[in-house]
Amino acid sequence: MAKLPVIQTSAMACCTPIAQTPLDTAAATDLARMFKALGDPVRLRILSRITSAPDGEICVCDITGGDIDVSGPTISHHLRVLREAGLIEGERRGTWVYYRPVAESLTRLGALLGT
Amino acid sequence: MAKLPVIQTSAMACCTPIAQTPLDTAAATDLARMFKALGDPVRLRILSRITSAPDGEICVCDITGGDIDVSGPTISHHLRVLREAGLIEGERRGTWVYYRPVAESLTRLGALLGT
DNA sequence: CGGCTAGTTAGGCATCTGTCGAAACAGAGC
DNA sequence: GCTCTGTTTCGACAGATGCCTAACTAGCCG
Repeated sequence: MAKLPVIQTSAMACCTPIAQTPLDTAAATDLARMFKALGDPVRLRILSRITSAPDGEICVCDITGGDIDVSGPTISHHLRVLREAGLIEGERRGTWVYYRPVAESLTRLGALLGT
Repeated sequence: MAKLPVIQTSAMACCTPIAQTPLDTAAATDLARMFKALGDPVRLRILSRITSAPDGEICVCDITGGDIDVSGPTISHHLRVLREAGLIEGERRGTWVYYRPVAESLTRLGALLGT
């Protein structure tokens, strides 16, 4: 698992705030996948652990052993959802797997909502 | 339906970017409901219609008759999800029902993601 | 190689979600 | 009151989602 796959489509409605332009179907589908990935409390907590990590990345073992009380496989499942949504990316280094946020994706979503 | 109900919990994790503080369970649950509401292409398109309306609000009839090809009841269902997530609010005036965005909720989510 | 640890994948199950058509409800106007 | 139009609620269904246990893969060390 040297490079984990990240889904990125071309129809990424990029920088236009939602308040200015109605979304077409392709852009809406694309964005919905990212928002849906954020639409789970466990994933949101996992993501906040990743984004708030001091080194900019975090070991899966630090998530599993933390205060998020779901099983290891479930953590892995949620990491996959976040990864396939393009919100995080992961890399194996030796024994451990490290995840870090994809800043562009997060700020893009933020820009879409904010003013 | 003079005033449609809006779910608002007290544990609304407000203005702290996700990148700075790990979320606790209550805040994550609360935010996840809002993100989940955004996690559907149809809802995202409906919301973009509402937020991009020239008058700041839009009649349901303008959504139903538009290019979003789902049935009336389905539109109404999605409007309810958005409303109960606190992202929009609606009001009946005579025959028609008008919806407008709840700017604070949208900007709060945006601030959570963006820099 | 064999055993150990970290993490992912697979299978199964209960629950949630998106969609529809039909029915019920709310106003406007006759 | 009756009817027409716009909107929501109801009941049902297929498909997706979240969780678990069990099995599997990847790397490390003796």
